[in-house]
Amino acid sequence: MKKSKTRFAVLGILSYGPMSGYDIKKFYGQSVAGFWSESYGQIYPILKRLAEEGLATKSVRKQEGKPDRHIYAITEKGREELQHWLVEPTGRHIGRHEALLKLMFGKQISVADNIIQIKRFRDRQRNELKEVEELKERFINEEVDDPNIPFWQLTFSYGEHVNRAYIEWAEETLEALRKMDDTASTRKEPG
Amino acid sequence: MKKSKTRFAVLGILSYGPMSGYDIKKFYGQSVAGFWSESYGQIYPILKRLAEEGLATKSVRKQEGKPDRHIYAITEKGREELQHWLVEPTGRHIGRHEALLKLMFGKQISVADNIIQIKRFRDRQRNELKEVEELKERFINEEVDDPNIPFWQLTFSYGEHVNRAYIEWAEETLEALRKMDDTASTRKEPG
DNA sequence: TTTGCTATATATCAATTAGATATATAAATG
DNA sequence: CATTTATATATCTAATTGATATATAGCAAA
Repeated sequence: MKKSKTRFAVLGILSYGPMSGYDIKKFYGQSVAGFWSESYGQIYPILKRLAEEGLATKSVRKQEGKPDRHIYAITEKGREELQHWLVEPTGRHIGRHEALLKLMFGKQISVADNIIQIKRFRDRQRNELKEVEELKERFINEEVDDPNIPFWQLTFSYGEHVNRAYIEWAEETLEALRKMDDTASTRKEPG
Repeated sequence: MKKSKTRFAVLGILSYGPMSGYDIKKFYGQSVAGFWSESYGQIYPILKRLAEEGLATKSVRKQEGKPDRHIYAITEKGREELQHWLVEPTGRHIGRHEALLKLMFGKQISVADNIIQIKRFRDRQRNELKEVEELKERFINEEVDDPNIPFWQLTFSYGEHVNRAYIEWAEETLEALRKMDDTASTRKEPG
């Protein structure tokens, strides 16, 4: 049987404090977007199940004009299950990196088209690096006060290292592609 | 509607030459394991569909004692569809990095346990780096002859860059954790 | 020698994950 | 005044993962 990681991603976020499904989705779409994401399609059913299993408790806060907020809080049992998972060995991670997959078949298109793709990749990672650096600054400047900050800083540092590696690799790859004559590729440029 | 990347991962491999589902699975479990993977559960149905849609042709090679080999070859139409996909802009890639997710909740366990986890991560990436370097060497030494080699080398280089970044980050993270006193974590070590 | 592991091969299935959409309101922006 | 963005919960299809079933052969260890 496959084991859901989302279950623990949700439980983990609840360890920060009581939250709604909407809050959780927002969280995984912002600061940690570089290495994790979640969808509503999983968050809501899992919150329901966590409550059923006694790993979280649910309370409803009414709001005027807006839908009620369904707030979930982690229980002691939930925290224990989370801690158990946290010390378990972690399986190997295989990201599906579409840009790399495409490069593997680079011979099927022109060198110029390959260069366009790698440039897109580099620019995207430059943006992500900038975002991570801004995030890191924001937390250094003590605008946020949370006991989890030391660990978040480690994940920001991860984002910096990895994005820098991506960008360096992309620059080197662009150099290599520029030196590649078009005999390397199937499709020649017109002219 | 979601668009399958496996479809193009399969079509792409077939651009290298005729292959069976088993061959394709083997390929994605070896050289490119660092940034892509595929499962039988998708490969076989997709091969079937590619043949139905005229993007690949199927031929059966009988073997004694072993199951028949179902060999698929890409068609001109298939190659065109592949090329079309290759020049399309690539969506953002969000790897789900379990080790990083766990670190986010590091406050829930002891500093010592966090260190164990990061060491596991570092050691795994050291192994992967070694594997990529060996692979790269093997292709430099001309033991393999294939017109796609220049592009494969670029992906090996990617593996080197990224794994080195992972390892460097892990070393820095271990340093930071060692300096962290246990007030940072919820669970203290006994003793 | 027989048990277990690895490799060759195709195929299917359940559980998990991704991504889009439906519904409904308020606030901000142009 | 219209459009976009944010707040919120909820559901659905399609894609993906990971395990397992089936069957044969070769190899090594117990």
